[in-house]
Amino acid sequence: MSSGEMDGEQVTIRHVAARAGVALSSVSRTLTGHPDVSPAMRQKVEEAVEALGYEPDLLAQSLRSGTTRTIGFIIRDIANPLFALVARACEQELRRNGYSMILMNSDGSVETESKNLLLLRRRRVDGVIASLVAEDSPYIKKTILSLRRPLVLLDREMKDLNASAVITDHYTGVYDATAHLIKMGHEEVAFVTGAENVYTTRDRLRGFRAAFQDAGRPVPEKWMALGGFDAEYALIHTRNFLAKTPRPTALITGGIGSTAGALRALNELGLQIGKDIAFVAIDEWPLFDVFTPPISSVYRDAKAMGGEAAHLMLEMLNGKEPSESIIETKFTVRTSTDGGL
Amino acid sequence: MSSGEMDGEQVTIRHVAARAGVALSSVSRTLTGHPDVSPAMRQKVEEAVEALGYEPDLLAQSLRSGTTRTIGFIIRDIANPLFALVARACEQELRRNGYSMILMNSDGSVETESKNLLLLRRRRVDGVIASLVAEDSPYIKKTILSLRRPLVLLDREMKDLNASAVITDHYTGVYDATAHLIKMGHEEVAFVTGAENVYTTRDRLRGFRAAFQDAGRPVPEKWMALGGFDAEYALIHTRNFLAKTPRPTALITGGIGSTAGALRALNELGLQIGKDIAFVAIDEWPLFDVFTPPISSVYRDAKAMGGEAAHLMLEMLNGKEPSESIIETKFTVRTSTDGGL
DNA sequence: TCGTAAGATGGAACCGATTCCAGAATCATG
DNA sequence: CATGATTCTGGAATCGGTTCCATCTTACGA
Repeated sequence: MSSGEMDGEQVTIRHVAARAGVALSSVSRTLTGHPDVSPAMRQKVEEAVEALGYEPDLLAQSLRSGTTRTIGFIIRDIANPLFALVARACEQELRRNGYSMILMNSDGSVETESKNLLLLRRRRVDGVIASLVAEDSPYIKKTILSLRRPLVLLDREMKDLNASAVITDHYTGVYDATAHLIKMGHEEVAFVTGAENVYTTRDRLRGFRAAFQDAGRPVPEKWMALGGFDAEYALIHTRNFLAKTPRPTALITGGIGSTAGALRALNELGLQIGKDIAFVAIDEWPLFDVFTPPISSVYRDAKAMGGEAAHLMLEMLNGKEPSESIIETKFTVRTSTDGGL
Repeated sequence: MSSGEMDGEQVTIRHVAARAGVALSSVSRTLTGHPDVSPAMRQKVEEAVEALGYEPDLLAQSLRSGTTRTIGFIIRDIANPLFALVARACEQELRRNGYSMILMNSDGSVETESKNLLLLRRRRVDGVIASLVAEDSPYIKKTILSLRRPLVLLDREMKDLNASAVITDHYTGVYDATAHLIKMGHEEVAFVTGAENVYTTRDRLRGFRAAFQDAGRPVPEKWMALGGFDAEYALIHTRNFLAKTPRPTALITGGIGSTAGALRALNELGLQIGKDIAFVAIDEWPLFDVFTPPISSVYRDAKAMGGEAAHLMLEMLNGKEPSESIIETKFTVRTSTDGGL
């Protein structure tokens, strides 16, 4: 048998020891690969293990060893396609290295996020990978400091935390996208995205502003809505901007949720992208390539982000110092950036 | 302090007992709400807990109590938007009830799935929620039987497993969609989706065939591609079907991945849905509502699926018998089903 | 041949909690 | 005041492993 149970009772190391007629410490040594084990002992133990279908209890091992081979993963929302890709790549890489992933959604709430962090600590996870809701919450900062475990941040800048980070170079992609719009003749470019209390927004904004400044044009500050990554926020503010006269001739949305909301608003108003208004999305939805018209976008490799996050975590677990990993972005012109003027 | 640690050392129940000047068993009783605790004792213990910032170790509690308050969640691919919605709703509901979720992707492989199941058993999860790759693998069946823990299946029919299940009524939605196409005059309707070794496909196929039979028309068996849920498979077979002469005048894709692949094939071939070919997607991608043209679809509530899965799991954990929960589907006509004739 | 080191093995402590059991303290009752 | 019942508390066993330490063999060199 190989079920790990007999008569509904779990097979423990004691059963194995009894069956093999040896001490339970010898069984443990044999299975953990201790050097002081004779061939005869090894054989007896392996036979008993095989016969009983024994497999060590990870819980008991964790308690003793102090390591759970479990990583906590906290994001705003797993249903966000970008995060889902990150989570998948990350889980695969962790699994390949013998770790499991506990997934928690923060639902965009600092309070939930904080509760989740504390729960992960009580569960004694070996490390935490997180895309935090905000960088400026002192409460979160305190909670994180009390974690005392390796931490990898996704697209967040926080000092004095001793954390690794996967950082996206949003600047380049957004700069290129904005420069393209300016070159096409747009001056009134709207920008709808999340708040400035996360690195993501700040870096994008930097690229946006720099493109205008380098072109010697005024930055259209009045067309900025930097309040939230959720679709609802983008829906309301896009609708609002486009109701004005004159209205923006181009629109950039930052993040998956913002893009969804903005597209709904445009749809509602009957405005066609690539014709009535030029449109750039930062971060791609799946199927962007088959949208009509195809949507110009600032792309980043979510799979690489997940893989890098896992990689940085594994390095820290091996005692290395925290470090950073940069993810590139690339602006791709499709036809949604035509028209609008 | 409230960090749960002092001097880098974890605060244990022993520290609390020492500080309060009582036995550690008394501390435990106080914290677990045992009735035999005097007010004086309660006060002393609570003071010490507060002062030391003690929080019980879930690992140790689990070992002793035999329950981890952890649920394993296995799906093919978390980056599938439908599964992501299911996972989110499920995690939220489990969390609300004090459970955490370990996420594992099976990557569509029976072998990975099986390894994951065994790993979850070793981790002593209290239950497993899974969308299995196949129903007909005897190996998986054996593995599942050896789990001996509550199991909730997503859209799968497996007997003798003592499992609960969230079952989608695909039949109704697909029947309505097919009937609509037939009414519009289509006879050569192609159907691209996954294999028949999962309930999902079988139930959809039943609806598809019944609609033709009820209309007194022959079922277009030659336009069926039932080989896989992945986009690659759908891309190849859609391309293949549409290269023939005469070609199908309408297309139904079953599942998120199939829809993505088919849309890419149509795009490649320069065929416009709603004009050159009538198109129905089973399961919705996000943003389907703002696609041009809007895509007719068979919808099901993924959030409800996740919530129900968690609900059924919680019921089983409370000792209830396994049961089933049915999720409805609804065909919505949009404009992608126009044209094609 | 003896002393010593190396190789194996068993016993016991330990990880951090819960819970059973026995005994002490308190109280009511005859 | 003695007795029995009740309430509370501490000690020890337990969950299932790992690892330290002591002991016993065996082998080897002087």
